[in-house]
Amino acid sequence: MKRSKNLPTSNDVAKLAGVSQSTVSLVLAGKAERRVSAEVQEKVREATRVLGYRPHAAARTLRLGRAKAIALLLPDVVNPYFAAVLRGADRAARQQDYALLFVDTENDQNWLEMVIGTLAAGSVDGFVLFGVEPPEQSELGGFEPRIVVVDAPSSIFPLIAIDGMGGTLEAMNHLLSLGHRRIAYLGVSSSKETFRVRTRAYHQALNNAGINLGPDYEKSCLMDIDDAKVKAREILSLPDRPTAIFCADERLAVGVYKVAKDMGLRIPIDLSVVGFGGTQIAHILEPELTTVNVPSESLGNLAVSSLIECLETNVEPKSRIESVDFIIRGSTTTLIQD
Amino acid sequence: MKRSKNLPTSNDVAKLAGVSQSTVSLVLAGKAERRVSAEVQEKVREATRVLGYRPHAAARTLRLGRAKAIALLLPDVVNPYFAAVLRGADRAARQQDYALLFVDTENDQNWLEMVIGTLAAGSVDGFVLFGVEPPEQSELGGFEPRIVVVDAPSSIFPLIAIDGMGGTLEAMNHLLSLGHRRIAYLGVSSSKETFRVRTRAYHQALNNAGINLGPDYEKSCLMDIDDAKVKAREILSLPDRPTAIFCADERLAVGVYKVAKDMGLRIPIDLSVVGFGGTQIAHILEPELTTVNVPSESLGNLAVSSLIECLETNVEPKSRIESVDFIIRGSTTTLIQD
DNA sequence: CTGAAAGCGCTTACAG
DNA sequence: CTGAAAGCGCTTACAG
Repeated sequence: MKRSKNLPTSNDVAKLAGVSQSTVSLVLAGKAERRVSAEVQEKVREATRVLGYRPHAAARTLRLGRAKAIALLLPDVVNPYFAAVLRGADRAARQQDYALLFVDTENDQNWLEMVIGTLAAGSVDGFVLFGVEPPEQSELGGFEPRIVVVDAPSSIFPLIAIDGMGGTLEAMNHLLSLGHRRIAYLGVSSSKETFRVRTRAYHQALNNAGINLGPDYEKSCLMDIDDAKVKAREILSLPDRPTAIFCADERLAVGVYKVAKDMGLRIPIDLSVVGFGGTQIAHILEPELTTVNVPSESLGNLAVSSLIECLETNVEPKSRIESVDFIIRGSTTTLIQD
Repeated sequence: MKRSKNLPTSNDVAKLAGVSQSTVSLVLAGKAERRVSAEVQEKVREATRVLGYRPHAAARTLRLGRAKAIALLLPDVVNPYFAAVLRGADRAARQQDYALLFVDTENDQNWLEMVIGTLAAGSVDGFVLFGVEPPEQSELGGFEPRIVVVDAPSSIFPLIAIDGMGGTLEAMNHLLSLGHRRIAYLGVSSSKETFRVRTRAYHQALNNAGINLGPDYEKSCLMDIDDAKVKAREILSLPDRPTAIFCADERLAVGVYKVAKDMGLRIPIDLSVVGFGGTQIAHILEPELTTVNVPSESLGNLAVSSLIECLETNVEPKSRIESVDFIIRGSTTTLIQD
């Protein structure tokens, strides 16, 4: 009833090479330089090759107290935005020779704490929480796992923030400079700070321009095309129809495109549309979407790299704020006065 | 220079509860029923709670020879098709209380063998290879990791196949029954069997219908919108323009839509388009795409569940073939004779 | 009903 | 230049 697979151990290698087990360890750890003769080293390497030996990860972790593994927590992999984050994270982890544990929280905060607690005990050395709100210090009970938080508020962990305020303002100023005044807002009904910021920026941009639209011009919906269609139809059916609409996420823009088509509104001539995200969706839509481009893949890479650096050097990374690009494509144009 | 985090151990719990370390283990493993008194059990649980103790994963893995973790290997997470696979896999793993290690091979076969070798040594108990060709037995050197392969050929591992042949034939028959004869094929330039099958099915469907088109009607391209546009333009510029086109992947259909629009061809009136995949892309496109729908999320779930069952019962899952749906949407219509 | 002990496979300080 | 030994934290057969 022991291990079903019969992996070779360093002991097997030692026997085959005719040396002690500690010598095997030394050689394979590269700490043999002026301690083990070249011939013996070669014998050890040869035996290692013959047996296909690899050090047992759990044993090494137990001994070293480090797993060389980290966990990435995301709210929703099916969103292409987060899939790109994952790609960047995976690349960074592999490059530094760390294993990457994947957890999709599916926006469930309860999972989160359990998962962190469980994994922190010997499975991983640290966590990246990307778009996932970290638990309170107190709920972590004493021990402090290494955590890097991206795009979520936290007073206790190092933070990589995304300049959603700046991006949204730039998008709004673009629309304003094209002459638009009735600019609607299609937001995400989520309490997450990242979405609230976009809403605030929208208000601020209108205020700065001295524009006062009623609440009818602002709707929020689930992150889902069908719900976006419902809300978009309400907005576009307003008596004083908006001439432009800012979507807090590119998936919502899809709903807007569909409703516009359905209502016979041409984008961008009758309606300018701006999105937020930086996913493939912006390229798939026709005309291609003017959007706030968040470098999600680089952010995934950066977050993992920071975490690993923190793990290796033991110095906490400093918080930073990452800027976003605003990219003008075919979905926005000058207001045509009628 | 020991462990930086000070996780409590079962020894700490034992001391606090005033019992031996083995008693703590017994209680927490649920094997204490008629071995430890109820009072002692409660004391142990209380101490566990107070300290926030969790068994150390690496220690347990070392002792038990099982990591309660599996690895999922995918060729490309950024493809929404595989993102859905990942969601299904993640759910299955979490439900069974397994950790999920994520590896994006990015279609690099060299990574593959290294990664499997490394992870098999104590990091994970098994692998799901989804759309990734498994290494040869010989290259695994002696030891046999538990592997479930999805949608890739393998003579030695249990297989979950996808009925790409059936799906493609159904799509082709749909087009044929709508009266189309000049049906072009936009394929993926990859040597993967999953794509070759689609090409074969295309040929077979034409043969069965007694149609003989020249090689000009068949192009392959990279999995990328820009290259798809180039090839789509060549196809749609043919003197006898095809009236329908089968795309071996939904991303390629995006390129076809763009070129069609550019050339003033209306979908589906001037050109019927069929895709393959079952991703969000089919819904984003306008008109929505008629497509071969592969249940990627369920397949991810199924693959992980099979693997875990195999791990727990030690009986190898039997290979199976999963059928796909064909879904008719707005991108195909009856051939308009001109 | 409870505890002492072995051992999973590794790394590393220590002895020779 | 090489080996014997301790110990990471756990589970489980064994002794009492």
